[in-house]
Amino acid sequence: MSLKHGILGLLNYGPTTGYDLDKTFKESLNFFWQAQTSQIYRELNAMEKQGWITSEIIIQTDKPNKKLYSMTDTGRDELKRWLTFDSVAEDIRVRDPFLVKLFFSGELDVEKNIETMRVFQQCCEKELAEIQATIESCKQMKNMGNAPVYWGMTAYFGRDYYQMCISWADNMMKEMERMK
Amino acid sequence: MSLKHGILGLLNYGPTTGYDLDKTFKESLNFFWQAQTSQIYRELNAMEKQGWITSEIIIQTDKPNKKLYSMTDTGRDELKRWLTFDSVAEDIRVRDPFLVKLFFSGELDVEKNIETMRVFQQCCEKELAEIQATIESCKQMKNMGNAPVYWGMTAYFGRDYYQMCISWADNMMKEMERMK
DNA sequence: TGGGTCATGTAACCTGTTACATGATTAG
DNA sequence: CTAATCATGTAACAGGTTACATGACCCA
Repeated sequence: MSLKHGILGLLNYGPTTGYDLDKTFKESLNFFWQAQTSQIYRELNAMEKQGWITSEIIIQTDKPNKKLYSMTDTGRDELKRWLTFDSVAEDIRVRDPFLVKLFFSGELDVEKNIETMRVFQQCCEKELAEIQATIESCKQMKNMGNAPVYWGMTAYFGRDYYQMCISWADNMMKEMERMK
Repeated sequence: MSLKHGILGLLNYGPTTGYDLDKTFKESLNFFWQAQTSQIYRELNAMEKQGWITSEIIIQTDKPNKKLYSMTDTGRDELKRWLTFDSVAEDIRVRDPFLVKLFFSGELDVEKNIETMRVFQQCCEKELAEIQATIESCKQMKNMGNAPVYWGMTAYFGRDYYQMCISWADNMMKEMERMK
């Protein structure tokens, strides 16, 4: 149960619409949690039924009407409860289809696998470049209180992760070269 | 669609039962892909309907009867297709509830967050120790052909990943100490 | 006599993915 | 004129999680 809480966390910064929530989500949390637009709308409905949020329809003449969501006190309590509740042990896990494929790659020939590893590495380099930009923008917000510091920490994780992937891929390519 | 393919990959090493598949899965792929027992049985049914596998009932007198699954030619083709098909770009992504929490941890006080980070680090150290053992057992199988080399590569990934997590956590704890 | 292993699952529910639908305004 | 942006979703399906059910054998 993380998407609901991710949404709560964003609503904690102030009321928004599903549309804006979706954009904000994709700009911030997307590096470590992905959600489809349709899923966000579904969760918003469920959360309103649960009483964590309320909505208000804003009538607009120039643009389509919108639904502004706000967090309730129940919602704020739930966010706090989730943040405080210690579940680190269950939370850490790797889930990576690329590694599943690699595990079975003995079926293919080494040349092909080296090539795939190179593509993987290039993807990581691209991701790394994006993350570097995120880190820079977090640094610029240092004066805005504590929150941006924590945003920055998740970005550092991304940087370290992709750097690790790149050097691991290097080593694995060397190992495969020796298998030829 | 990765669990079906994970199962196919394991069945490629020879016919097995759902029960043994479940155990093997949890001993090997579990580091980077998790599956419930019930899910494995469900997928086996679906795969049989799709014609990727066939089953044969083995009658046992001392133990409950079992269902032995074997891969069909269609299944073997599907495994090859999946392995060859290049989807690295879609496959790489981080999905980590711990980072979602961290992102919103500005809501909590620094002391608490340092403590949580330390717990995270300890969990990683435990995982790392397990992975080291896996690496050793992969090294012992070096003479068994190519497959164990690839198993080893996934284990190296695990090692590098948890080492990265541990040093990242160190840096983040230092950063939080400065915030006190 | 109680717990562990062997061996099979079903049912209900929750979450994630993909595709589709509508309709207005605005900028190039 | 066409594409993008604003703003809302629904429907169907796939995949993941949790809880429950059965029953025999073996070992301490």
